[in-house]
Amino acid sequence: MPTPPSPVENPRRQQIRREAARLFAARGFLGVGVDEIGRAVGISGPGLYRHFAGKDAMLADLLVGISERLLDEGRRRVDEAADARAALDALLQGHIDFALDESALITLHDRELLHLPDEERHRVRSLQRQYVELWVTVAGDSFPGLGKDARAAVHAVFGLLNSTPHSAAGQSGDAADRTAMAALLHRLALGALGAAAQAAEA
Amino acid sequence: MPTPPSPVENPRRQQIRREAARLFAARGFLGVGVDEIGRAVGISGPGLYRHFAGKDAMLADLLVGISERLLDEGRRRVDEAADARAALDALLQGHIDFALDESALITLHDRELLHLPDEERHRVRSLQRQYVELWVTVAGDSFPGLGKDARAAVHAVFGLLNSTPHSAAGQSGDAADRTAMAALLHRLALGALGAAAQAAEA
DNA sequence: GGCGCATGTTAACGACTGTTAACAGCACTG
DNA sequence: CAGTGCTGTTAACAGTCGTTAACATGCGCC
Repeated sequence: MPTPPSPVENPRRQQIRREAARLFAARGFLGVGVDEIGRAVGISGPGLYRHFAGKDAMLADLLVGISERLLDEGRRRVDEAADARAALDALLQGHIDFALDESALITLHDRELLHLPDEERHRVRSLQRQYVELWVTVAGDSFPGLGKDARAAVHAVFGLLNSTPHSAAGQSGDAADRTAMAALLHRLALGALGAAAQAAEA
Repeated sequence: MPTPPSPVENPRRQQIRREAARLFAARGFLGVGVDEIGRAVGISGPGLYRHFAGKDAMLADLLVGISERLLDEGRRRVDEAADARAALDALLQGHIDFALDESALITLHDRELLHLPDEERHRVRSLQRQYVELWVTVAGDSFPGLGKDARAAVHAVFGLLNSTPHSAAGQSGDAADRTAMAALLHRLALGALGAAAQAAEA
């Protein structure tokens, strides 16, 4: 059974991750063949099975990695924040950076979840749920007026922040564009939460 | 060549549309076989080819239909509005109703576009572009402070409004929940646009 | 009644896909 | 030098999928 080795952090594995993410985002998980992924990393087809147990395992690796990274980074930022409002700003900045820098992963994150095997899908869903709860708590503390709408509002804000792949303004490579976009997303998100909280108070 | 008949509006065609939309949203275009769609409408497999030229044609019919419906309805609402702000409210209400009532179609609308044949994909993209332009104009007139950020802000608002399938709060069937969600989305969107416009003015 | 047409059915095809088997080169170690 | 493990290759398999062909049924219309 010479299936999945993972000695340290194999650079070939990371290369496969990157190309697979790009291809999955462009044509969908089921729309990409293993031969194509192999060709993208310079080996051909079944050679990938020396690095991943299967095509499913590549997607699982990507999605679990994203979810863990978002949650870990989010918790770290909240822990380091002085108050709720600072925590919210830090969460926003972290998520926006991720959305702008890794738009392919953001796309996969909620598009290909249904193609995961049961176990990994539940794991990713659990991580996503914890990430949402983190946000709901912080958003609720920052905007007490949100009340019971906090969860739905947070979901909506995720939709807002994750819209950047559709905007196609993150790929320009222009650093000024990127920071302007980040600032705009930050304002949009805060404005949305603030308005929802304010209206609920009335 | 007994391929695509369309006498008037065949009820069977509409039934196929509905089930295909549901299945595509649940498992993805490539993840659903024609036999499965056939089974969902009570006929089996290749019988679908009496109503659609192929599987691609079903997806194309759905996506073109959505895009046309959004654009036509949006234009109608803008034309009937008294001023820019009323037009924006009407656009919001229309899009929110659509997102809440047809969450499967909203999901497909930006998820499966890449699986369309070239011609239909360009057609859908063109319709989407016109819909975005309609919003950009109305949003820019309602919030002059948006300036050059109007397009990106509109994309972000679409992401916000289209997040309802992830919220899973539209499926409850509870009419009170639905109107509450609609009102919340409306406030979130206006708050986002208002905050972006206000910050840009400073 | 017979003809045509719309709407199904089943059988079969050709292409493609994920995965495995069998084998080979190469680096490193005793 | 022999041996071992890692990484890659090509060939082949088994299954699935969209599509077509050939055939059946039933309704409406001269």
